[in-house]
Amino acid sequence: MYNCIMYSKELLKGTLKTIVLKLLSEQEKMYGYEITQHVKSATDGKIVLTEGALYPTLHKLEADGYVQTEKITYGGRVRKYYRLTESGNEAAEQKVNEFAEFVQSMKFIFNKNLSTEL
Amino acid sequence: MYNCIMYSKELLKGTLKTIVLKLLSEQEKMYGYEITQHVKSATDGKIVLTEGALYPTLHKLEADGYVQTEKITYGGRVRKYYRLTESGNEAAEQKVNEFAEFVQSMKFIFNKNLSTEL
DNA sequence: TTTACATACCTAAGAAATTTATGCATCATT
DNA sequence: AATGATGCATAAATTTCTTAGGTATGTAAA
Repeated sequence: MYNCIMYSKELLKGTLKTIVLKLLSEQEKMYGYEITQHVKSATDGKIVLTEGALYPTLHKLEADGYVQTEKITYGGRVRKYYRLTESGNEAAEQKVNEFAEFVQSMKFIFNKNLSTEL
Repeated sequence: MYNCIMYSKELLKGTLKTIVLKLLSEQEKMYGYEITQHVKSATDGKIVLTEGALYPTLHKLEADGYVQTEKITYGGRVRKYYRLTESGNEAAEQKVNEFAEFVQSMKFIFNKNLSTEL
């Protein structure tokens, strides 16, 4: 994969699982490549997920029972779709809450107006 | 050091330097232990910096020329105060902007599907 | 008085998450 | 036929942090 300019790669650390779970909680099902493209376009290229991070994360979510997979051939290529399980849905909600709380805490540290509305 | 409950330790990854620089940009000078206590109290114990992460980070900031140090004995104990340099001040501003931008990007990721769904 | 806890610094081994670098394959475009 | 986009995957190296120690002083309680 080919990297766009990302201002703060380090900040992304620890948020990948949150991003994936949240997207799956809204999309019903998505495949890996679709996730990378969605994130890239939604952030105007500011956040670019690397495949080396994304795929192992997806596999771990499956191993943990948070997602179920389904392979579908489309246009001659195989897509591996991921769909949240019930526990995956709970995990998604929890992760997003944690992130919101974290941003809130940062705001307290910074004494500044970082909006925490997600 | 003694650890409080932290909901999302992973989220802290990548933000430590940002936190330290921002605090130093507001406080003029601080010492390591003071930083840990400030963060802990400002976040109600939700974010607790570990010394094993903080001190190496402070040393790196010094090596990079972002801070200057000064040892002051107070109450029988030696405190090592850290103070931002000029380039440290610029770095602080940049880091905070990056974080704000990152949070903004997360919001876009989390909302965009709702609006682009149809 | 000695035990415990807070203050104050530090480092090193290991774990965890990610980047970087690959590899494979199909389809569309030039 | 070559390149880029689509689509999956893994492995080594790197970064960043946790865990687990170490040293030392001051203070309050048992």
